[in-house]
Amino acid sequence: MKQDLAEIKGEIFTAMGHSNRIRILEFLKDGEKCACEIVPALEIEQSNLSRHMKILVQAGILNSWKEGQKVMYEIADKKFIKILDDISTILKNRIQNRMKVLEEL
Amino acid sequence: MKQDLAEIKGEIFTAMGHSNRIRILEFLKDGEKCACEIVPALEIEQSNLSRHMKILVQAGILNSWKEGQKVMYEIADKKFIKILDDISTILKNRIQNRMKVLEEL
DNA sequence: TGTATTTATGATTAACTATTCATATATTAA
DNA sequence: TTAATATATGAATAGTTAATCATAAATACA
Repeated sequence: MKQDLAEIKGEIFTAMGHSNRIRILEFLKDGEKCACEIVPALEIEQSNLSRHMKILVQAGILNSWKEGQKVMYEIADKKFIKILDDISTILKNRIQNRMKVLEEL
Repeated sequence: MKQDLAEIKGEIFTAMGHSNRIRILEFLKDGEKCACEIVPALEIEQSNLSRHMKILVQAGILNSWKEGQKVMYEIADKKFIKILDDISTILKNRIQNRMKVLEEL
């Protein structure tokens, strides 16, 4: 199981590489939530959510702990939020640049 | 083909979710390169590299253009480099935090 | 023109991923 | 103890991804 840095980085991006996992991370931006809050909010089937959460925890993107019968989740590092915001900016710029091209016609 | 933002973001992270594609992006950090430079530098089989490059271009992470018989590639937005650097920082911090825990024993 | 160089792609195969349903496990509350 | 709530997981299935080999296509070069 010898892993170089590129492999670990790849695993982090793979874990972020799903629309529902993006939605989950954005839902967790402003603080910890339990799975039971995420299921109805994002309309993801319970067993499916459980597996998505496992992927995010295993990649070290989320911390999780138990509170009674609930399992709580939070984003493990604020830099993940920054990365999500940067991706939003990249997409915004893409759209703006396409608009500029259209205006020049 | 109705796509919301989370889906597009997911596609970008999926495109970055492979160790060889991370290596390719890091190799392109300091400027444009042709495929024929990447193949020997990263020791990726030519047809395999061609497919990895296609994935990165289709996700909008790389720009590509032809120069004679060569195909050139460059990172489409400096923010992708920033994201890669942020991931490196996250991993560095992870290791440091683990060290701290050990020191406290 | 024929040859070398560079890149892309069809076909195949193996491995991995996501989803669902049913059910198990753990915790709390009655 | 029984029921309700919250979460995890085995099994099945469909779909996707990565890698490889052989070969095609495009360009440059002698």
